[in-house]
Amino acid sequence: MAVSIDDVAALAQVSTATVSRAIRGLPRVSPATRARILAAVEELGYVASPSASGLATGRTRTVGVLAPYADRWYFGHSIEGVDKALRENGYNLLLFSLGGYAGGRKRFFTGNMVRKQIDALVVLCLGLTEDELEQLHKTEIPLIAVGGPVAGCSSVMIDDGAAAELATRHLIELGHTRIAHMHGAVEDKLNFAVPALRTEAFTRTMAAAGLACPPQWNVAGNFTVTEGVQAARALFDAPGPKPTAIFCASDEMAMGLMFEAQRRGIRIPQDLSVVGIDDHEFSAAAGLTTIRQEPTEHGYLAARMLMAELAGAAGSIEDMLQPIELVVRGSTAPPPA
Amino acid sequence: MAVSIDDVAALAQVSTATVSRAIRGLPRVSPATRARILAAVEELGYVASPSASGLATGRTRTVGVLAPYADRWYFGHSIEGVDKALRENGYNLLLFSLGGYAGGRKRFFTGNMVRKQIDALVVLCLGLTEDELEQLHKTEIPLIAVGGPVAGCSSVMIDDGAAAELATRHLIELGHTRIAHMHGAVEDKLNFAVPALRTEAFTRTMAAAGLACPPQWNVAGNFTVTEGVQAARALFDAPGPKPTAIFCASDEMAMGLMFEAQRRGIRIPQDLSVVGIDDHEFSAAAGLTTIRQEPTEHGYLAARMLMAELAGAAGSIEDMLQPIELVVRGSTAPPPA
DNA sequence: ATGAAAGCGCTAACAG
DNA sequence: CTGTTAGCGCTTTCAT
Repeated sequence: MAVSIDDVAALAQVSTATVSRAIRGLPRVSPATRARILAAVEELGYVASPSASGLATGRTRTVGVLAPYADRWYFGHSIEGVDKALRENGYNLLLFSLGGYAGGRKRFFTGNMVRKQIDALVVLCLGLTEDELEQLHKTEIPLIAVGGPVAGCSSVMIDDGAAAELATRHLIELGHTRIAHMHGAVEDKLNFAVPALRTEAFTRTMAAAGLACPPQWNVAGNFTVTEGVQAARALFDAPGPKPTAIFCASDEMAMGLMFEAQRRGIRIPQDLSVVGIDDHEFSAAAGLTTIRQEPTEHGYLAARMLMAELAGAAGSIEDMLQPIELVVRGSTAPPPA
Repeated sequence: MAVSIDDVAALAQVSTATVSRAIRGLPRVSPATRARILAAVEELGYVASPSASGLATGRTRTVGVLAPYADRWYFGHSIEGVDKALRENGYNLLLFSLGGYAGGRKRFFTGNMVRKQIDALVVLCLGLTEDELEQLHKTEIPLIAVGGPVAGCSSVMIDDGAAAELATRHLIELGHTRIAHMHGAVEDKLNFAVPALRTEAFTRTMAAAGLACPPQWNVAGNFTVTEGVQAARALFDAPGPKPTAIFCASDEMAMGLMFEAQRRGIRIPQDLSVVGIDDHEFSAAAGLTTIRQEPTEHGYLAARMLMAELAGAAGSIEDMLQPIELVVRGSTAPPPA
């Protein structure tokens, strides 16, 4: 049942060492023997045991992906991109999802289920504590962050400040002065840096234009549609003057707001302009103006650097700031006269 | 640097065999020595090498997940569910995404990167060719399908026919007779069975009520918002009488249609009722009537069965038909008078 | 209850 | 260019 390298060696009438070289495309094997060996491999349907070669080489040809969730927009897409790069290089992807709950973290970091199991790690947009970071760096495997800054790691991400600024300026340039903000603050212990980066840039950009956003126009949506709807309710229900535009830190939240607006007869963009960040699949369909980013590409590029590093090109891992782009659609317009 | 079992044995002054037993909680170790060993483990921060134990035992404590995409609603959620169950049992999740392109399949099945690398496999809603199925079954590892039927495998899924029927009957009972259908036919070679199951049930249910859906009211949306918008355009642009309701085979497509309807001033539900399947996060926010299913739970249950099977409970893997539920929201109403 | 020793299947010098 | 020989780190009889 278990066809091993010995079987191949026997069939091809060579030593296992030669089989090993031939299979891995190493030099020092004559074309003739190589062909014979490959034929034997084919005939027997032989596949090397990863455990065995892992044990012998100390490498697993597997990279880990640590994500807070596997089922959210940014993560799903970046995982797909990572996977693509790994696939192209014959690497496997071991997924560690924290499942959104803080408890999983400890198990990951202390249990160290990781070590010896992966050759490199990509950390998806996850704030890490100093302890955790230390744990990771201690493993001495190549690391790279995607979608957010991680101390001591290179990362592939957008300039979140620039993105928020671009979105905000778009509104300002349209003539808006009463601009609200829906941010993605999270309640749990997954300390992202991203929400803060975007909010700070918003405030800064507003200030630079001599504008300010009153507290009651600053609502929290946690990056999801569902909470976007709730935040929109809070905003719309707040007493006092209404904003003419809103910058949402993600498209999902922006769409939650749009749904709620529609329910209340608030017309977009006539009564209220909305801009988001992401360019979620739904955004084009919904006509949402947004700042585009491409998480699949982020994951892909990050994994490529990892592959290069593992292939021996030390120093392949570096920071990459990824492009963003303002995509103007129907959800933004000048403020009502 | 690499602390091995020998280091632990030395520190605890026992043999490696005893260390091995102690760590894995096997009997035949006196409480005293066990404690001593565990202390040594702690002190050294020892973690067994998965490659080594894998080689020795033939088991990897890893299960594979084969998915057509990692970044689509159903898959992202079911992966999360699988991961949860694995996490609870100390198993790892190796993700194989076909990345939506047919090329990846061959590599997966022939390369057999899988064998010896995983103890079990969950196949996500993926039509497989006979060859591929044979390849899989040949590996002799436990298999289970999630989200769709796979010949020769048990599966965790909803009754797609019942779901489509429930949705269709809801429209019929509201009094609709001119009902359109947006199905999820796929153009590529990933031959799902699901779209056909839903469409057949729709047609059957219509027929049972003495109704029929003319060809031009039968459009293809490929399960995505984007194509849902396009399909909606085709439907709305078609000459002749208009339907008063539409059954979309997924919420994403349904929302694509709703966005397009809104753009054209077609009011929902006054002019057109819409029902979908899934209960996507966006659906509650958008007020879409739908048939709820819970992919996270599907993945979780499937992985649990796998865990039981691997734990020695042969026969743990069986078909599970998961519940569905009609969730009535604002997108459906009686037809205009 | 514990230890000695023989692998698990592959790779990596080192010879030749 | 090819074979020999040790391991890689852990598990597992089989003794003791």
